[in-house]
Amino acid sequence: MHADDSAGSPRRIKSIQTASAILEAIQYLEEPTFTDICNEVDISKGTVHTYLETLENEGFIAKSGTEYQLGVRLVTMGESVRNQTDIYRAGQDEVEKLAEKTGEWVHLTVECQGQEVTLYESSGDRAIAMDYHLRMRESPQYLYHTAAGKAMLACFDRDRVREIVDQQGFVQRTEKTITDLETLFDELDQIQAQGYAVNDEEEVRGMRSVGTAITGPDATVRGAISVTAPTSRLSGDYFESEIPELVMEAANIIEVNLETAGVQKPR
Amino acid sequence: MHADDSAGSPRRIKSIQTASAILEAIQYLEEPTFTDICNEVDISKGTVHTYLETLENEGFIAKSGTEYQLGVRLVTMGESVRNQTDIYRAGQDEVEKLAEKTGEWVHLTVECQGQEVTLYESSGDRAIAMDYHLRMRESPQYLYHTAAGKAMLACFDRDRVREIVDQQGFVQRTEKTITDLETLFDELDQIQAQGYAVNDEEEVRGMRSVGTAITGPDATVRGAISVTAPTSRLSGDYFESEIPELVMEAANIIEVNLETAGVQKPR
DNA sequence: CATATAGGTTTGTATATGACAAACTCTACT
DNA sequence: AGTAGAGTTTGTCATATACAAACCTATATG
Repeated sequence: MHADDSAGSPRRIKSIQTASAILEAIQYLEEPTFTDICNEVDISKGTVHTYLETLENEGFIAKSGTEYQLGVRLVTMGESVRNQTDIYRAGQDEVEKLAEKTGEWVHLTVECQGQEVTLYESSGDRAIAMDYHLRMRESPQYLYHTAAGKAMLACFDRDRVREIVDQQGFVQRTEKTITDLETLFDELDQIQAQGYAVNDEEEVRGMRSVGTAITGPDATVRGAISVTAPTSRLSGDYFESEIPELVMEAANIIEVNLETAGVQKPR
Repeated sequence: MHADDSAGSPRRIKSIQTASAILEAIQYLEEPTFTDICNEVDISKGTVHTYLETLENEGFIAKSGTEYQLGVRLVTMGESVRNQTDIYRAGQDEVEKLAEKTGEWVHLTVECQGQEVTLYESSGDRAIAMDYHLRMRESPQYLYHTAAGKAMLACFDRDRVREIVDQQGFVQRTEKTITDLETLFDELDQIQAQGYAVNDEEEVRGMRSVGTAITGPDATVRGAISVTAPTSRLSGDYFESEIPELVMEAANIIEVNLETAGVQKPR
């Protein structure tokens, strides 16, 4: 064994990778049966069985009748992550204020493995597309699909951006989705220049958003915040300057919160 | 290997159990360093290292500087679990209504591995002890510590209750905490008779709650719902009859929601 | 009613994999 | 400069894992 993949080859626990794949399959398939999972993951039946038993035993998955689903233990763990994440604590209030002020959806997101994960969200009283936003909480998004994601990408090293995109490929959602690296790079430059990103029906037709990155000291990206609304309401000067102002202000406040929180708890 | 534990010994993937222990250690220790984790889990340094690398790679944990914490992927997974759990969808509205009606904390919980996990909660305008409730979301509770938990225990087979308690032992939180099986069994009988459970400062001094189980067809326990408030507000007739009525009514409605949801989506 | 079929579980076994120990690197402190 | 502490890498051997194939057990099918 120890089949060197060219370089020094970092060791990994294969069983964890397998378990991870199985969990992902269960999450993706939504209440799959044993055979569904087998078909998805290309591992022998017997082995899958042992994995499922173990995962169930540990509380990572639950079997109800003949169907599997992710286990309740993950709820607790997820909650724990949120509460331990600085940006969640530092940003929660601002997200709510911004949602109230605008009446629309406001998202606080972070980057994770080249994708965007929603840490917190709040819907104003005019917010639409509840179902879409529900789904969004469950599954990571491509960074180049959203305003907040692009705002984060704009802060990254361009090599890193290339790496992420190479790995994921461009998935087209609407006719306005960015589908090549050049366009993306041009837009990232522009985002950097103006300080915020917009998403003009690039992910969902009829929906626009405005987002900006939340950065820490030495320009590290901590996350992003965005406002999302239907094109009918998000247009003209409101879209081009008022909302961007509000979003950048909120990001700024969160950044300050982060800084001061760091100071108060020096360890 | 194949160290038969007496009977036919179901096979398990040891690496998953190890990984699970490491994740638990990280969650428990809150931002531990590499050595902290090693001390907690009694596995050789080298091995722990490999596990951490793998877990990080898969997004289950994240390293910030020298400290580890649970990874953002768990947030998504947790969210996914919630949305796929019937009782969450069926109960969300009722929890909010009850919180508004009473002005206090309302919890929707389920049993998981002999402990209680909060799936959803809502705080009325008079709700207190925010911090305590925040923690509660992160860590499973002992069933015999809470009203909702006892309500669920009361529905279980007494052998199962014994098994759970044997495994966990009695942890005393206040002078009123139940600390022996006999008292517990007596109370469970009473709960079964009256249809709801109360928690009278058994977990936190000055705090009472009233909870009841949410059951499915053939008397399976699906979860529980409870109202929590300071003793000063939760007393007398309000505590002994009004609130129990409201809680049982909410549980009843959720049960109906569950039934009808099941019918609509027969699969 | 017998038989087939699909969904799921168990078991024997070879071999890849994980766990250990010890060597090693790197940083921080004296 | 020297040492201690924290984290990483590597060689090695026992063993945990993954496969295949046998085995159940319900539900359809002739």
